[in-house]
Amino acid sequence: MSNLTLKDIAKTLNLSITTVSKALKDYPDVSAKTKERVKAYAKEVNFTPNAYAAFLRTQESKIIGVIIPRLNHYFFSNVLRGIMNAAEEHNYMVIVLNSEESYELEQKQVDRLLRQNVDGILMSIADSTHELDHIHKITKQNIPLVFFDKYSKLSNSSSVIINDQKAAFAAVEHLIQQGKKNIAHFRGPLLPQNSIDRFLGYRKALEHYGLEYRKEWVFRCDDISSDEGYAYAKTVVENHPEIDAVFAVADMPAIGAIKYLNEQKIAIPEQIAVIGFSNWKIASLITPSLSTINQPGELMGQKAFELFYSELQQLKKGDKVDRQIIELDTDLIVRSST
Amino acid sequence: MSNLTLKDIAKTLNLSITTVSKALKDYPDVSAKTKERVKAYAKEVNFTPNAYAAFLRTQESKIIGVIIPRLNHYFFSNVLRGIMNAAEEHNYMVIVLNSEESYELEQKQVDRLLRQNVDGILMSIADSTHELDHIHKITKQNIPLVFFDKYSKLSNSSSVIINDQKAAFAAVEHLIQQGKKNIAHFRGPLLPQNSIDRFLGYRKALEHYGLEYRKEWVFRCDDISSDEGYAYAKTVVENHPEIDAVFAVADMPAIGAIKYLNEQKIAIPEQIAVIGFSNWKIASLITPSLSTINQPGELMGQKAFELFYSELQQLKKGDKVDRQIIELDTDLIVRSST
DNA sequence: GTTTCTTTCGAAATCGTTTTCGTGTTCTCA
DNA sequence: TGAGAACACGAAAACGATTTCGAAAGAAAC
Repeated sequence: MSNLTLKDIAKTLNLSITTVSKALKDYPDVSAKTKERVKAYAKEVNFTPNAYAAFLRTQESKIIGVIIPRLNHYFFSNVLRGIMNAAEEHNYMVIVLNSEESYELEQKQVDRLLRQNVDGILMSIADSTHELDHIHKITKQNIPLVFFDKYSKLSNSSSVIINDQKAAFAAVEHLIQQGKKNIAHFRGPLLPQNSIDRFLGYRKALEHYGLEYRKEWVFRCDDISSDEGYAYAKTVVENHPEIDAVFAVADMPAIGAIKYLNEQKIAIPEQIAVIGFSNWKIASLITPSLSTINQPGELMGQKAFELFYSELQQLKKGDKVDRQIIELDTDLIVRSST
Repeated sequence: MSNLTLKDIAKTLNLSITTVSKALKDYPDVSAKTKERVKAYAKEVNFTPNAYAAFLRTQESKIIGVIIPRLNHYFFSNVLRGIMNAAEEHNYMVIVLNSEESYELEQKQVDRLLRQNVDGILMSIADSTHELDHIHKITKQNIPLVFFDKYSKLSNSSSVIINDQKAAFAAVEHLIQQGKKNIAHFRGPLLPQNSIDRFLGYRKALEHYGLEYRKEWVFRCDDISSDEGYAYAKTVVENHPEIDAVFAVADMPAIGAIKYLNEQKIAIPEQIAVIGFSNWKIASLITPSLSTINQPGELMGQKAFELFYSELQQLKKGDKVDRQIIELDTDLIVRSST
């Protein structure tokens, strides 16, 4: 009942292992008749070649590794789904690893994937990653590497990203168009590029509309958590009564802020408007529902796999790989919080 | 720069491949001196044995497969995290597949994992699964199988579950103790065991406290979505004004209900109390915060891996495997919605 | 009828590791 | 001193697929 092999098939069909293997892979030096005979029987007994044995010759594992910074994260779950669906179509398996936003763990996970001989690595960089030695280790081994969402400007690897600066600009612009003048920003950590870009988009929008940038209106959410949003909302209300809107780096801090404002019975958006970033499921469910920027997670995952796949094909052909950066569109979702 | 092999090491140390292999695995018939020499050099050049070649001999892939019904699902993400952490400790890789609550896809994913020669399969059954042929295929191949959360009473495989009936009873009991008398139930689909058990817990609580069970107060959420909760809350308010509390099969429908009640400015919990099930992150963030039953997701994942691991050890020793069912404790989380 | 070319198949090497079984060397002890 | 045990090492056969190369047989060409 256990898995059968080429040898078994060869024996029952009175052929050599070679011929069976070739027949299944449509080699030209096998007669049409035997090909059919072999294929029919293989299908009948549901034969599938042993992936590990095949690897030894071909050096292709048909497995890709994915490293994401957080597992229970709505956006990354969607990316993962996009990756997996695309991978399935090309008969690839996916090993998912978690960096927990930690540089050290990210290094370890890269090592594990390389030891596993994955055919490629798709990853989103951890917030605390400040060096790229582990990244170079991947590219030196000539293994396709694709970043998604959080990438590094210092590595010239293929990436699928959004234009965080533009999207942040749109969010803040929307607040301004609603008549808000004193807009706070709950920004993300210092290192990751998207956190920087969203901050820059915020500044640029203020500047563009002639509003003053005040650095005491910027609050840093190192964990991008609802708790931080809650705490900063309290600070805003208690110490900065002039603030009339908040642009948060992500939905979680925004939701934390809304929770506090609700508790204090502060009118949203009349007294303080709130806009988030990412369009998590929860954003549409809270009261008031949260305006935000939609990021196409599943599409991002799909594109990331496709980039990997095309790089792999180029490598196999011996062509020079051309690394691309795909920028996906975002849209502003206006709900009740603004 | 690519991965080096036993042969390379043997050559530089003037030893045979055999001795190197044995030295690294602490065979008794290698002198302490050579062992040290080999190990030192192996560490120096950062040697790791090729997993695929090893598989061919040992038939151990050091990979387990996990099938979950939904990817962007807070609870399952936590289970996954528990599994992955435990797996990492034992040097196992994890391949995650998604059944999307579909029986057909679940079958396909099982096939894929079997073809990949995983050392074990951990899964949570899809809502629509009504036959167990694919499950029997796993056990027939003598591959350890562990269910978590959603299991099948018809399969005697190891499982890590909670006592859904007891937990549901506690939730409804809590509503009754708050003075509620007309309690509706937004139940889950018909097939999955946990949906059935939560329904039974609901009935048992009513019975125990002498409240009448009325089947027109039970509403079925086939997708366990917030939209269904929203729609049924509307039905409740419009057609069943006597209902003063809702016990939902999961947090999502509960949150949908709260959204509708908020919109209608119906006082929660005074007019209608709502309690969910699972303790998703979002439950603590909405207004009013949602009372619910906490499920220990990460612990469940960890226990599931441990069950797999002990089954595997028993199989390797040739012992008879004893299949266990681990029942984890839940707790009632009381928040503002009740 | 001999040569040449196709067509069709199979032997064997290879991937890198594990493990069985020998073999040669040293040591122990009568 | 010689027999047996203990010790250290290596040759070789797996595991299952892929692929190169050669060979047999029939077809085609002269």
